[in-house]
Order: sequence, then structure tokens, then C-alpha cells
Amino acid sequence: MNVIKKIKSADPEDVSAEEALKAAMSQMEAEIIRLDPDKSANDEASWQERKSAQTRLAILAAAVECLAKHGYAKTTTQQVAATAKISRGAMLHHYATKSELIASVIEYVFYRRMKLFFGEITRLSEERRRDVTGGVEVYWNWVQTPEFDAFLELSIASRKDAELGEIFETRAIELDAYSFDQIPIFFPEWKAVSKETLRLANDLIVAAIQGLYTNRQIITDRKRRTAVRDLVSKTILMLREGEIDLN
Amino acid sequence: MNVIKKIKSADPEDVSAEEALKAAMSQMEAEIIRLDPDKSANDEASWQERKSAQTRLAILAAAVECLAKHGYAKTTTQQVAATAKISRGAMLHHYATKSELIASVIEYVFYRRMKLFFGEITRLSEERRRDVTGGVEVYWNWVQTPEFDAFLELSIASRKDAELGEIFETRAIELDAYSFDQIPIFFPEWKAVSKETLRLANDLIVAAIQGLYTNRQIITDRKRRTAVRDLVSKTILMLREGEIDLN
DNA sequence: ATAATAACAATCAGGATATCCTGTTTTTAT
DNA sequence: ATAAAAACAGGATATCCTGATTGTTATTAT
Repeated sequence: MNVIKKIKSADPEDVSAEEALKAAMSQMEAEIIRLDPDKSANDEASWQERKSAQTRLAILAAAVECLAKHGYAKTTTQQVAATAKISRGAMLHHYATKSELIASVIEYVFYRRMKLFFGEITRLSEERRRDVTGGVEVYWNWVQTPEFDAFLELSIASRKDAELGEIFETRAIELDAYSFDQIPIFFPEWKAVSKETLRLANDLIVAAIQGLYTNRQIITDRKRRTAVRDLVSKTILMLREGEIDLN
Repeated sequence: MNVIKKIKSADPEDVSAEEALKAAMSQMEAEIIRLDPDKSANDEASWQERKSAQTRLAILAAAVECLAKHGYAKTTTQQVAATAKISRGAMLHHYATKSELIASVIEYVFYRRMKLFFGEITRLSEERRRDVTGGVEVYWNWVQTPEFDAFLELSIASRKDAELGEIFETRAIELDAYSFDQIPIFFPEWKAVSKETLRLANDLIVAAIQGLYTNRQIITDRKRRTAVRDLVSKTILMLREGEIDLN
């Protein structure tokens, strides 16, 4: 997994928690920059490079907007071009085929989701990071975004397309592994817990929160949704404290 | 909610559990017959009625197959007609427009899901019905079907289409309410539990199991999926036994 | 028996969509 | 300064899909 580069600090005892956190955050920012489709922002790029990156970003953002708003089935290249306020020719210049565009959109959506995850996790105060409900809240907020809606659309579309499926799956596993590795760094209470238990806790949150969101048409009552999230939080807490007898 | 007709027995004390179960099962079968798109199977129908119902069923089944196999975006009326082995003219005779077809497919899918739910729930032995893992198993099996894949496709497509959205939502809430009402009948241990707690347990299972299934590309390891289901089972058990402190 | 109706079958027209292709303008390299 | 290349713009086309139309055969009602 090339995404996950361990922090170089020798021992957790040596560095303070604060320093480790800062190191993790700067490393995460570096990772985000690495995935940034607009490489031109940093380097001293030529005019053409900057212009190209700019329109490509506009196209990708427009595609996400279309996917989130109209769904995959109704998203056409013309729609995207119109939303990005460029001509179909310009669109074709940057992305020769539709699947080429979609492939790039997949990469872009994962980049955006990574960035949003970073935003959510750093928004939490240290106190909230010691509270399990903080973790569940991160995932719940993470899911209520246009990027996640686009992600969902691409997810189901990729499942029926071998080519896109491979790209999507690769990025999905990558992002899952990455966000998983951030947990013990940002949520210190989990450092003592075994990898398997942490994995289980993460899987439950991911599945339950995503299922809760996608079932929002059926589970319409806000109280019911809150109750489920609270229950998940309590389960996770008990799991962490070893109060649940596994196997 | 016209779907849910309470059993006419006056008091649970009066009738034995066995009788109540049988009554519930026959009532459920009646409900399934009521939703059956092929009304002609029972009545002494004319040749034309039977023929018509037969091809309509073939079309609906073909549509489900196409949705599950190729996804909503790639499902065309031509595909469906070809899969059903009928001409496009015949297709158009029965379903004048595509949205008319899709609307019927939605109804059909919910009918099929209801039937599958009934199949799963009656397959459980009485012993397994007293075990929470039995309940979780029912939902897990319920989700691993072509019908559920078609349901998912229709679910996301309906979210972006006002007309279909209304049909879908109505049926979804109906099915949810119906399956919810079956729980205390088939799972006797839940009779003593409050409606709110039962609702919460049901919501957690629905969300977690559905999320687990839709994330199967990411949570690829069978062990991880089993672990999540076991954890959900344990949570539900503790919830039922009042071992979890709510609010 | 016959008219009406239903269940198809087979084309056709119209529209949408992805891709191609030919220009035009602007930037960059030499 | 000039050639090459990149960043567009927009019309043309081929394909696919939906829905309409017409025709044919089987059945039902009277």
C-alpha cells in the first residue's frame, strides 16, 4: 500500500502526543497534495499547464455536481460540459472518451473524499476525539456531502463496468486502508486496542452509517436515525472497553 | 396503512403460539397473493387474460434480470424485450412507455422481496427464531439476491426522478412497516420489548446489513463480514435484554 | 358467423448522445 | 519572427433508444 507511509518517529514514548498529531496531519496534507489532480498549483507551471489544469478541475467538479444532482444514468458529457461552462470541443480535448472522463472523476472523487475526511477529523477538538460519538459523527458528516452522493453513483455504476470497477475498487480499498490507519493517530483511546477489534469497529461504523444514510428515505424520522447512531456509538464504546465477548 | 391488517384473534393468551403463527403465515400468504401481479393464476381467467399476465410477468422478470445484471443506466426497453424473448411491439402493447414499465417493475420487485422475506422467515426453525443471529441471518440472506440488486438500482434511480420516487418511497415504507410488524409474530422473544426498542433494533439491522452488503467490494474478507454480523447480533441481543442503557 | 377486441410483429420517425472532424485563437519553442 | 503545439469552438455524423404506426393472427362476444 503505497499510500500509507508510517511516521518516521522511532517510539511513541519519545515524541509527545501533540507532536505525533502534528506530524500525522502534515503527512496527511502531503498525501492530499500527492493526490491533487491540479499539480500545477505548486510548481512554477507554464501558462498552458495552469490553464489546462484549471479547466480539467472545472470539468471534474461539474461532473461531481451532475452526478450528485441528476445521478449517473442522466449524466451526459454535454451536461457536464454545459455545467463547466465550456464547449463540447474543449471537453473532448481534455477527455477523449466518456469512460476516460469517468475514470478521472473517480480519482477526483476519492481525492475530494480524502480531503473532506481530513477536514472532518481535524475539526474535532481533542476532547471530542476521546469520545466515541465524535468518531461516529465524523463518519456521519462525511456521508452527507455531494461528494459522497457522487461516490455512491460511481460505486453502483462501477459495479457493472469491468474497466471502471477496477479503478474504483483500487481507490476504495486505498481510501479505506488510509482512513483506517488514521484512527489510532487521531483517536488516542484506540491505541491499546487490537488491530482486529479496531477493524471490526471501523467496519461496523462504515456499514451502519452508510446504510443509515442510504435508507434515509425509509428511516425518515430524525429521532430514529439519531437513535441508531447512538446505539452504534455505545456498541463501539463497549467494544473498545472489552465489554463485549467476541466469538 | 392498508397492508397491515391485524390478526383478528382477541387476545394472545387465548390462542396458542402455534395457532397464532399459522394465522400470521396464512395472512402473509394472503397478502402476497394480493400483491401478486398475476391475478389470473387463481381466478378462472380467460385465455387472453392468462396469456397477458404470463407475458407481463416474463417482461417484469426480464427487467429485474437486466437491472441486476447491467444496472439501471444500461437497462433499455430493447434489452428487456430481448431478454423476455418477445418483440418490441409486444412490449409496447403491455407497457406503453418506459416509465410505465419501470413503475410496474418497482411494484413487482417489492412483491418479490416480500415473497422472499416470507420464504426466509418461514425457513427458520422455531429454535433459530428464538436466537437473534437467526434474525440477522434472515436480513443477510434477504439482501443477497438479484431482487435486492434490482431494488438497489431502482432505489438510486428513483431518488433522481420525482415520479418514480413517489412510487418507490410509498412501497418502501409499506414493505418496511409490514416486515417490521411481522417481527413480534415470528420472533416471540421480542413481544415483551417496547415498540421503540424493537424499531431501533430493526433499524440497526437494516442499516448495518445493507451497508455491509453494499460495501462488499471494500470489506472483501469473509471473516470481517461475519464479525460485523456477529457484533450486530450481540448488540441486538443486549438491546433486547435491556443491557444497553439508552439515552 | 361475424364483428370487435386483444396479443402480438415489424417498421419508421424523431430525438438524444457520444464521437469525429475541421477550423480558430493563443501560447511556446527556436 | 515563425513554426509547432496546445486550448479551445462548433458543426457533422453514426448509433442507439424511445415511442408511434401499421399490419397480422388468435380470441371472444353477440
